[in-house]
Amino acid sequence: MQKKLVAIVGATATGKSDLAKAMIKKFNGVAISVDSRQIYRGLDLGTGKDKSFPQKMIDILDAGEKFSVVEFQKKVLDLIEKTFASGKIPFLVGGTGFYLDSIIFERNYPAVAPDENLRKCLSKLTIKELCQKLLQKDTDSARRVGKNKRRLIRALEIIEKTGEKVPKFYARKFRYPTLLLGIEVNRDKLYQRIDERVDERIKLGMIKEVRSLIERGVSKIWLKGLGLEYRAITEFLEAKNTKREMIQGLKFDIHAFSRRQATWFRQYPEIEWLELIEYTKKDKQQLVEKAEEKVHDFVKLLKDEISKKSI
RNA sequence: GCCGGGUUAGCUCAGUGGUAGAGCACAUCACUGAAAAUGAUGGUGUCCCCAGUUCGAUUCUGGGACCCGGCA
Repeated sequence: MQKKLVAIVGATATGKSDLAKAMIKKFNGVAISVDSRQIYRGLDLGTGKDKSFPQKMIDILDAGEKFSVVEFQKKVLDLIEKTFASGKIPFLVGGTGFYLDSIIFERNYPAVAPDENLRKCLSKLTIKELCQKLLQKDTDSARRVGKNKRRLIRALEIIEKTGEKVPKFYARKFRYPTLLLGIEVNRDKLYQRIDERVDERIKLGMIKEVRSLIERGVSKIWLKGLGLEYRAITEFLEAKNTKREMIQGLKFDIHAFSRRQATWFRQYPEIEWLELIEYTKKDKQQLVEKAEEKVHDFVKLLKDEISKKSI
């Protein structure tokens, strides 16, 4: 069995899950979620989790636990190998570009585990001070990192632990033959869909979900660190603003998030973009058909290559 | 009808006698163990209309329109 990978990417609310659901059915695939927030149990409405079909990498941690790309990478690479062994195709689905990179490309992250104490200590310094500190030790990475406090701290953490400069690896070598399918939706329509979805989920009890997490003892700081729904609602529950303001602010935040995702995915020239014109059953079905074609061609192409080689 | 207050960016509003700003929105970019995180960058305008004063008015004066209060 030839190793091959399909990834379904796109901004939030473009319909990745629906497409994945149809694809794994059609191709007898295994869906693997690439979503940094759906890995947590109990974060359902706020993450838009779809439990109507089997997905790996969902509900694997308790709320409040720490996680990182490296752990994600380890788990998913293992899962992928198992999937290959069973003769199936893994379908990666999700919008966390950073995590996706760790799987589709050969990436090795610096072997320096996060050190909370060191981070806490460094975060007391101002950005200016951190910049100067990094500049002294590693001008290249200082230039790359800019004024981003988190990344300044991480760079210093690596230098501190390894005693060496931050390694750079911009290699973009695919780990396996990979088909990247991207779903594209017109901006205005996407924003509209995002807004509708927020309203729907509020009605379904998204605020209650967050409240009960807090009641169960999940840290508010941790919840706010998740961003978007969990941050907005936690702050609302702390009575920082009105419900109306919270909802509008959340919608804007998700718009911005979807833009950041779009920026991320634009990095990949290999993506085969499929456009969803309208959020109608008909257009969604058409999207599924187009995607099926692409996957079909991809699988066939690989088989042809193998048979050529064996001749 | 009278008396106040207002009219400036898509929204909420600051401001100045030398044609303008903030926050949000919007747009672009970055991203090497926090990534739904964290940052960087950018454009936006008949300054309500008409006339007057002035070298020059968005700013001052007069008139008008519209909005919001209060009193009738």
